[in-house]
Amino acid sequence: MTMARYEQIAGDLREAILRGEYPIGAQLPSEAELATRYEAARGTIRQAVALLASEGLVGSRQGARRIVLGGERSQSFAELHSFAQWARSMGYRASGTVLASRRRPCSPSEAVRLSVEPGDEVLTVLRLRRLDGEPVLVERTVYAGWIAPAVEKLDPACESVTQELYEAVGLVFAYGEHLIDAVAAGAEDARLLGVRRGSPLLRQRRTTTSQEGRPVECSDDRYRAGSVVFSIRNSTSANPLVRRAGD
Amino acid sequence: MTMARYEQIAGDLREAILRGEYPIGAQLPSEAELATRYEAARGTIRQAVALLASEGLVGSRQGARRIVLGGERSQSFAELHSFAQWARSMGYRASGTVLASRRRPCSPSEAVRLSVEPGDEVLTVLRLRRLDGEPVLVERTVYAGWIAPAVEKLDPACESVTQELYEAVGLVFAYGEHLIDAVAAGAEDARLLGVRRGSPLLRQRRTTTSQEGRPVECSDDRYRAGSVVFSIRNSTSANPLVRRAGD
DNA sequence: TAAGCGAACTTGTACAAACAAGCCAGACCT
DNA sequence: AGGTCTGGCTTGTTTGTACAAGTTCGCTTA
Repeated sequence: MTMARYEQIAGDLREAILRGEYPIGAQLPSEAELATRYEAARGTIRQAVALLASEGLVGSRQGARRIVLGGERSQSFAELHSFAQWARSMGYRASGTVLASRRRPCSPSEAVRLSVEPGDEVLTVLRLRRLDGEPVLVERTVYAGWIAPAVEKLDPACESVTQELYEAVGLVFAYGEHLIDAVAAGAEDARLLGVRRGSPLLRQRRTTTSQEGRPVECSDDRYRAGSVVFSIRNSTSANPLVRRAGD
Repeated sequence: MTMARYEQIAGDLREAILRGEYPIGAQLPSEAELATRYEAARGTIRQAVALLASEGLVGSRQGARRIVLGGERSQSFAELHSFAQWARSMGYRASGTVLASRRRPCSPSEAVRLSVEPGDEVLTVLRLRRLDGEPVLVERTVYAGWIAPAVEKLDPACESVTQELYEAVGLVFAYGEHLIDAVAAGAEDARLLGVRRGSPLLRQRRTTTSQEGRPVECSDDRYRAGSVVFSIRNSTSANPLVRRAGD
């Protein structure tokens, strides 16, 4: 596993920041100095610090030294996407169960989100996920028809759907869009999560896309309040977070 | 207002995508072709498309043409940060009222978040925000002591705190960290928002920092369910969204 | 003393060149 | 017909150079 030079340098600086060598508010060495230290061109150094900036770890303004903004490890796309991988990296034990799985023609809105023809067959799956045995998340996922056979072959108690799909058919989840809001627990949500009906849930509706840009699944995930928090860093130069009006 | 060449090119391509010239799933022209068309170096083109990629508009893999992922305008940092500016750009009429405002020594946890000494004086403000007259958001903000005088001078019915602070003291919000989850409405929340106690609210806890990296404010914002949704685009190469375990 | 100026430093933008690595389609072979 | 392979295309990485633009800080000057 060989990494690009700028990724190595970024990793080195990230560690130094997390280690406290450059505390929050402190200045990073200048690009020129880093270039000397790492024996790399300035362009390479710029790529490295740009990576850290995109993680929200450092900030910069023209003319002034770069400053350290935060100190906290950022997750990979895989860790965010895969509940199991995330749980494992956090030291939790994740489990899950498929409660229902069936094929049906898709609705017009699903057709748009999955870029398929209205009425095309899709696969809907209802999963309950647990952290250390505690039910935490209800997942209602709609898979595009072309991936349905691979999904149906999975073990119902399969831990990481993401990983199994990669190993089975080489599918890689590469892009995602997420809509986050709060909803009241419905009857089914309440029963599965063991909370009262109407109690608050954190809802994440997501659409995931393969490397080739083909939508694979869209999902309505509901977390029991207090079980997870989403965290986003942004800045004037990198603002991935958008606020939108509700339905 | 002169823009960098790569920003002009990015803007041009963004418009073309939003106009439907490059529909979702289509391929973008190659870097070489764009370089010829815009009479720019390949590096400049790469900066332009990197900008679009960071917005989640296009995706790329080594060896294959870039593909169009999404079509939708992304907001500026200011639009996300300032409730009033966001509302205006969406065509809503925003109003707000300061319900309480007082100075007090900060708690240990606030001291950490604002990078001040424990016990230093801070300013807490309780605001109710409305969209088209409907109460939508309860804001509980803690301002660092050094900015408190400027905040206290503001009109209690002031629409855009962000804009007023910029005009008054030249303060620019530049970096932010956001924690998003769901909570049940407390007694005060319920009364102010006109919902039942215990009903779901979308909570956004944020810390905002100035250009120089100095924390300015941290805030606990609670939206009535259904009024707003947060949206995030991410990918394997740019993942600003992080899932964390709840308290 | 305080305002103003300027020089040195630092990041931002742009161009050019070269090679590496991955993708794709058409040609070729079995 | 179907699989394989290769050559051309496209994006990724790295170096080097030059200038533009903003910040910082010490020095000069009123």
